[in-house]
Amino acid sequence: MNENNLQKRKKTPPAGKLKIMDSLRSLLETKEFGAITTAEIAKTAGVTEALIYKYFNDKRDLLHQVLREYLEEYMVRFGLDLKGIKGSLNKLRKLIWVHFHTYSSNRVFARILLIEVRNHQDYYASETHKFVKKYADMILDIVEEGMENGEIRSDIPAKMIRQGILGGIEHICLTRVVFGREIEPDVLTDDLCELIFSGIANRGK
Amino acid sequence: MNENNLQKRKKTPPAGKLKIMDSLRSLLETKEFGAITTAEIAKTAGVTEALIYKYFNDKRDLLHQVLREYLEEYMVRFGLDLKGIKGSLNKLRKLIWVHFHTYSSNRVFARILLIEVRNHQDYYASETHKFVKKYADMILDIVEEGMENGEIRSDIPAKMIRQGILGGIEHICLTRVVFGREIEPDVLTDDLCELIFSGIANRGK
DNA sequence: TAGTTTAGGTTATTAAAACTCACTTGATCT
DNA sequence: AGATCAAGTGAGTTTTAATAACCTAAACTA
Repeated sequence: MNENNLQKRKKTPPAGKLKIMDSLRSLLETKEFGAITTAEIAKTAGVTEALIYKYFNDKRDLLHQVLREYLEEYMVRFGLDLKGIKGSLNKLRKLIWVHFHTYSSNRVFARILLIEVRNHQDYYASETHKFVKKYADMILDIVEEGMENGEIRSDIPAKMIRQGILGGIEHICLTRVVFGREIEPDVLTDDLCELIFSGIANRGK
Repeated sequence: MNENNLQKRKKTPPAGKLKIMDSLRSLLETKEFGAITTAEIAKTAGVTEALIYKYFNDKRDLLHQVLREYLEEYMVRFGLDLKGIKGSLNKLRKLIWVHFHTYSSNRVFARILLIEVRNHQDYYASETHKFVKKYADMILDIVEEGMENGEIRSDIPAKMIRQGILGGIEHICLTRVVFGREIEPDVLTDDLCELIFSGIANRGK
C-alpha cells in the first residue's frame, strides 16, 4: 500500500488510453486532424468511441495530450543538448539546429505544433501550451545572457530577437511540413544563423 | 444587350451573397471560424442557410472568398505603396511597415491569414492562395534586385531571406492577434528591420 | 404577348460526426 | 461476502454541414 502510493504518480495509464493516443499519432501521419473522425480513432485503436471521452474532455483535448507528451520528451532533451556549450550565439545555433532536427525527424509533432493547434483559442490557455512558453523563455534567457556578456546587441528588444528566431524557423518549416518536403537541419541552420546573426545588409564596403 | 455583355464580367453580386460575406466578416470579429456555424452566418445575414451553398461550395470556400476580397484590395495598395521608393532595403522597410499596418488595422484579415486558413490542405491549392504567392514573389524580387545592386548579401539564399522576413512579421503578429493586443507598425518595423538588416551579433568590437 | 428560361431565394430533409448516458465486468479493499 | 472502483461498452442524442426539391418574379425569345 505504501509502495502503491509511491507508484501512484507515475502509474502506467490504462491500455485503452495508450491505444487511443497511439491511434491518433498514427492517423496524423497521413491525415490532417480535422479530417480524422472520432469513429476512425476508436476503430484503429480497437476501442469504442465512448472510451475516448472517458480519458479526454473532447477531441481537441486528446490532440493536446498527444502534443504534450512530445513536448515533455523534447524539453528534457533540449535542456541536455545545451549543456556544456560556451557562448550565447553558439547556444542559439545549437538550439536552432535541434529545433530543425526535431521537426525533421518527427513530422507529426511538427504538424501538430505548426498547423493543428494554433487555430483554437483554448490551446493558448492549455496546460500543454505552458511547455511551449517554457521553451520560449529558455530562448529569451540565452538572448539576455548574450546581451549581458556583450555577444549580442542590446539595442533590439530581446523579445523581438526571440520572435525573429522562432518566426524564421517556423515559417521555413511550415511549407515543408504542409507539402511533405524534406527539412535539412544542417544547411537551414547555417543560413538562418547567418541571417539572424549578421543580417542581410551588405557591409563588405 | 451589348452593353449588358460589357457589364457581365463585373456585375455586382446578388444582395444575398454580399450579406453572407458581410455576416462572416462581422462574426469573425469576435469568434473563431471553427466556432461559427452556418446557421449563425445565415441568421446574422438575414438569409436562409441553403443560400450559402448557392454561392459557395462549402463553409471554407466562403472563408476563402472573404479572404480573397481582402487580398485583392490589399495587393493593389501594396503595389502602389512601393512605387517611387529607391533602394531595395528601403523598399523592404516600407513593405514590412505596410504589412504590419494592414494587420494592425484589419484584425479579421489578420486572423484569417494567420490562423484560420493554414490548417486546411485545400487552402494551399486554392485560387485565394495564389494572391499570397504573388505577394511572396514580390518580396523575392526585391531581395534579388538588392543582391544584384550590391545592397544585399548574396551568400544567403534569397528565399531564406524572404522566409526570415515573413516569418518574423507573422510570428510577431500571431500572439498579438490571438490575444487581441495592439500591433504598432512604427516601432515593430524599426526593430524588425534592425534585426533583419544588421543582425544581432554585436560587431561594435 | 404568350411561353420559356434564368437568377435569387426558401422549406424541408439528410448524413455524418461529436459527444452522453446508463450499464457491465472483473479486480481490489475491508 | 459485500462494497467500491477502474476499465470499458452499446445504444443513443444533438449538432451541424450539406442537399434536394421547389417557388417566384423578372428577362428573353419567338
